[in-house]
Formats: sequence, structure tokens, C-alpha cells
Amino acid sequence: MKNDNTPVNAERLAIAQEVKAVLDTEFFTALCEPVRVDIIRRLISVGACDVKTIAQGMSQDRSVISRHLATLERAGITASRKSGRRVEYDINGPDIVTKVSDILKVIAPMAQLCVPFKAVDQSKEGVA
Amino acid sequence: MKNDNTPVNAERLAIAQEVKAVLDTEFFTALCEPVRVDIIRRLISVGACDVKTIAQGMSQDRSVISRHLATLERAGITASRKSGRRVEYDINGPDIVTKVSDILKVIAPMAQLCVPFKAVDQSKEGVA
DNA sequence: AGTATATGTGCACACATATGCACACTTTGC
DNA sequence: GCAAAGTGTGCATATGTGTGCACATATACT
Repeated sequence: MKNDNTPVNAERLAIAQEVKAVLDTEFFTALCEPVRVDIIRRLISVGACDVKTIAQGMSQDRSVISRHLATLERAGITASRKSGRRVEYDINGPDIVTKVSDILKVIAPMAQLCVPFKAVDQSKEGVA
Repeated sequence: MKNDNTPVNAERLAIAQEVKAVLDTEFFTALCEPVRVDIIRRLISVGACDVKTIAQGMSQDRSVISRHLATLERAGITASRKSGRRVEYDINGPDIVTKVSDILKVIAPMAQLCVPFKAVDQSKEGVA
């Protein structure tokens, strides 16, 4: 009685494939480091800011903050602009929201499909 | 309508505070490792699965996979259930979707508020 | 009983990364 | 032109972590 073309399995495979594309390792790696999260929070609070000003409120050396900012920019979390001899960094809000939004779109079906150790009901799939 | 003295700055501070609460370092750390992402994708495709079966398709040792699964469970990404001498792991879909959804809720205003090097227009705020 | 299977953990090792110091480069001001 | 300020990078070091092997524990099978 079980339609073994397995539509559920097909949906699982599709999600697994999309997850691979949307789960940016570089993006998450940038968010792992607590110091980088502090930098992000500071930039959200203050807005565009140069390296020295950011580093002034933190215990790490200025060169360390500079490296973290480079990592954040590679991950698409911040953007930089040269202003004279200073370099201003700012949060890349639109890109971040887009990235997280894309992730949520892909994994959303998992809320019903990937319930731990709960068999998925295949008979009443289409019904609301 | 927000006609306070410093509406933008207040909103920035609020987001920075909420970001601290919602950005779970343990969650992102679990998603940094490519091997763990492979495990996640495998579990999404196959469903609940024991350690040996998961490890069979991967180049790493069983013990390594076991440790990765422990890390994923600590991060709330997977759940485990003992079944005889085996231990089955499964994706914790609802918790993952909730966590990402919470993050998106917090950072959503950043799409308009944290545009790099773009002054926020405070005069015409209410208009769509 | 004993044997086989499945899982997790202690240990050692290799690799990645965060950190601080010194230096080079760029730009501003005298 | 020269000094000062801001930034990024090479280098060495300390800490964290992924990996594999061996072993201990728990459960199933005969």
C-alpha cells in the first residue's frame, strides 16, 4: 500500500542537494570566532567605522582586528571603503539577510520532514 | 512612525543586543566543518541512521564520525536514540528551522538599516 | 557461559588558527 | 622633502581541533 516511488525520499534528496549549495562554510567560519562577533555587534551599533576606532574598544591588537575584518569581508559580512589613509568597514546588511533568508527557504521543509524518529505520514500528504 | 530623537541609533543598539543572544557560537561551529556538513546531508537524505552506516560512506574513521555526531547533538542539530547496541542519529529539523528563523527575525531590519556607506534617510521613514 | 558487533573515549599527532610584535607601504600635514 | 598617522603583512608562538589507533563498555547472538 506504500507508494514506493517514495516522494518523501525524493524531497529529502532535493533538500540535501540544496543544503550543499546554500551552506557556505566560509560564512559560518567567520561567525564562529567570538571576537569577530564582537566586531560585528560594534559595527551594527556604531555604523561605518575605521580599524583603529574599532580596535580601541577591544583587548586584541589592532593588527588582529584588521585580520578579522578581512575575514569578515571575505565572508561577505562586511564591506570596506578607503577614505584617505583610513579604511572604513561597515556591515553588509542586505547580503547577510539574503544569505540567511536563502538558508531558511531551503531548510524550511525540514521542520515537518526531519522530525527525529517520527515516521512521516505518506498517505495524507496533499491534504491540508 | 518613529519620531524620537535618535531612532536609528536606538534601533541599532537593540539589534546589536539581540544579535548577541541569537548568534549561537556552538551552532555555527558545528556547521563550519565540511565533514559535519556531509553527515548532515547524509542524514537528511537517508533519515535516522546508526553510526556505522553513516561512517561507511565516508573516508574518516568511525570514531571520528562518532565525535562529529556528538558535536552536532550538542549544537542541537541532531538527536540520538539508543536502539539495542546501536545508536541512531537523526536531524532535528524543527529546532534547526526555529533557530535560523529566530536569527532572520533579528537581523531582518539590517537589510535596510545596515547598507554599507549609505546614510539612512530619517525623514521619509514611514513610506513604503 | 563465550563470541561478535556497535559505540564511545583516552591518547598521541598533524594541522589550522588566533595572537602580538616588528616592519613596509600609503596618505596626510608640517 | 620629512615626520606622523593608519593600515596591512611576514614571522614566531600558543592554543584549539580534526584524525586515527587501541581499548573499554554495552548489547545481541550461538
